[in-house]
Amino acid sequence: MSLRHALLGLLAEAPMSGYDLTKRFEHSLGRVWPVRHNQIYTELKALQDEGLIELSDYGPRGRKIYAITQAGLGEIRRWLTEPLDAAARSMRFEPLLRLGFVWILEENDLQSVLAAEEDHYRQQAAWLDEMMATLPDLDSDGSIASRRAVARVGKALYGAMAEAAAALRDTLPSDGGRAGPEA
Amino acid sequence: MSLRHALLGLLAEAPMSGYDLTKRFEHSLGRVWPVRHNQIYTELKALQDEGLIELSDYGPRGRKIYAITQAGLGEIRRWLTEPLDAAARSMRFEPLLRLGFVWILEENDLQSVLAAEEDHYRQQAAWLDEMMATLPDLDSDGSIASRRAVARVGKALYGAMAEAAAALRDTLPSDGGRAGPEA
DNA sequence: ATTTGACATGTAAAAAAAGACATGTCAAGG
DNA sequence: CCTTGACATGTCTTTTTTTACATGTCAAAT
Repeated sequence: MSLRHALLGLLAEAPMSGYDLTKRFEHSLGRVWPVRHNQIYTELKALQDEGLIELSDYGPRGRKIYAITQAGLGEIRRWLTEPLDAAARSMRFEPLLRLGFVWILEENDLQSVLAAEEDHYRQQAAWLDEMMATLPDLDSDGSIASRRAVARVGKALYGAMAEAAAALRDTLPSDGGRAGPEA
Repeated sequence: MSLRHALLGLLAEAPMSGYDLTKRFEHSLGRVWPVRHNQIYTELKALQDEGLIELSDYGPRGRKIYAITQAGLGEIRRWLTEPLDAAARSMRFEPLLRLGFVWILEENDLQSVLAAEEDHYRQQAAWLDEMMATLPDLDSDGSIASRRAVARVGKALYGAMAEAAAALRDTLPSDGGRAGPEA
């Protein structure tokens, strides 16, 4: 259950509302740990009951601002230093899973799928570049440095996905796996 | 629910048992899509009920060999060509999530966590090299080429994780985010 | 005035995944 | 002969995630 730790992590940066947290997941964090808004509101309540966060303020339109508590800080630090076992280290990434099975397709579909994948990940890599460019360059802020590091890993991954799709395009046999490209 | 497609994909390569499938997940596929043995047995039954796979043979110790059907092949081809939306493209990767929050730690923990992460991912990258070396070099087999492509992506990711951890080690402020390393 | 659309928070039910438990087979070594 | 350990398949319960439903606020444009 990393959801609670992701929430604690964001709240460690600054107090914010469920809505703010939802937005953060929607446009960046969700690529690494997808979460829906209802899950967030449910978990915020649980976190509050356990005393890891507290309701620190109200805003317009029923807005509720939560802040992390000392106990919450302790808990996220515990999680950050906890050794991860093989299960926790595993990633869940459908596009890569799919790439491992593309050889099942016959020529036409294979080429169009791989072309689409390459294209998609080149765009994603470019998008990450833009997004990194918008990050302020304060090295006094650890959270920015960490975000940058995560973005760089993402860029490496997207780049590798694009490269892999491109490479498979001319490596894979043309008939669904029963013969080589040519002599 | 990519589980069923992962199973269909493996069975597209060759008929095998739930146990065989479990082993495949344990030592490679599980890094991209983690699955437990009970989930596999449950899904095999469902897949059989839907006519996507069939019981093709029995083996020693109650072993049951499943083979993919034409309907199953159709279904996995459909899945492989289906456009993926943003949700399906998202990855779930706790170690990277964690990396994004390490700045919360104070100096000592920070350094030891980052050192451990770098070390871990250097080892993982090395392990992938070994594993790629054991893959036969038949380019007549599309499934091998696809596996190789997936492994290359994995290597890029592991390498990037190690680099990111290393870079953060000397980028991150030494006091939990309230000052730069020095002038 | 009213409609549109972003803001904002929730509940309930269904599906998927994780964790714990349970059972039996067969080969090799002591 | 008996024990150990890999082989092999399952069920049951709980937790987590997804999907669908539900309600209300406030600002800006028509």
